[in-house]
Amino acid sequence: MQTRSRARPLPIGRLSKTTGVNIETIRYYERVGLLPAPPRSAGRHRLYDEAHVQRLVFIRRSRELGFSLDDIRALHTLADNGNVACSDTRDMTLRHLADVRGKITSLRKLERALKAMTDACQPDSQRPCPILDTLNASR
Amino acid sequence: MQTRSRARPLPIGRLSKTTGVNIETIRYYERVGLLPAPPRSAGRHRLYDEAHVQRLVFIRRSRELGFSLDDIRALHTLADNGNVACSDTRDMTLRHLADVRGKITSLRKLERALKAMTDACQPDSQRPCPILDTLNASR
DNA sequence: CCTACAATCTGTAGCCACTACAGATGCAAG
DNA sequence: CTTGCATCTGTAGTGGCTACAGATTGTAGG
Repeated sequence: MQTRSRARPLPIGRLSKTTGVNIETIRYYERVGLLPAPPRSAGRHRLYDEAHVQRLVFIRRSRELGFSLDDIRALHTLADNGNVACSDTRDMTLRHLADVRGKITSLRKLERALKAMTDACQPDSQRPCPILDTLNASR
Repeated sequence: MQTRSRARPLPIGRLSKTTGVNIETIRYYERVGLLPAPPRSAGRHRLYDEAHVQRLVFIRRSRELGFSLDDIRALHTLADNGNVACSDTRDMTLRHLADVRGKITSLRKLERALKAMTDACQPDSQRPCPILDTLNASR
């Protein structure tokens, strides 16, 4: 949709700024095969185009949603096959959602336990610290 | 409180079973200075006593509550100073509680976003996959 | 006492998803 | 042409383990 300018390529610093992904992280994604290796300048500097920007934004969004790099690789494969794979995408997301819910549940348990401990703790009393007590109890 | 038996020392496998902590993990804790190095047999096998059991149970409980190894080191220091440090213990726990709550909050955001995506996804429709759409959107 | 076999030993490398250097180049503005 | 920032490669570190390999030790049965 660019009006003029034959979309001249971005060096890594610009890509980093436009996508909000750290330079080191971009190179890391390339190393682990998540972002395709771009062409290089005469002096071996990476030169990215609009497709790389798209890909990297996709990766960043997915990471923000807690998908693993392996998940993202799978999503890329699905995306490249067109929306045929929509139900697979949905399945992946549902699995991930279940995972997130599991984490929430266990963090809530943690929260309750920690709150009970701090509630029981009255630093000025003469009794032994209930927090240390709890930590010593085997269950 | 043992009635008889001069509490003969446990080899690492027994310690592992009684505390529920992996053998490799026990050795790891020793390496990073979390569990004191026990005396050894003539053949360099580790021999643990009741104090080690206590310490390791403390560590396990703390890990179950999500404390980092650094946190646990600090808790040990506090515990060794007696209950004078009760307010410090409480502060640490409160900080950790705040941390846990923060994690819960961001996981809940994640949960909502993922749910919205899967709800929007109707695999049989002809529209492009809304999940892939969301992932491509920069915000 | 000898023989199996289990337990333990040390040291190293791998996991995930980055992050942080060091030291060598490249590039672009003035 | 110089200056100074950007980028390059390669390596090592993070946390909290886990998983080996290959050597040694401990122990129970015969």
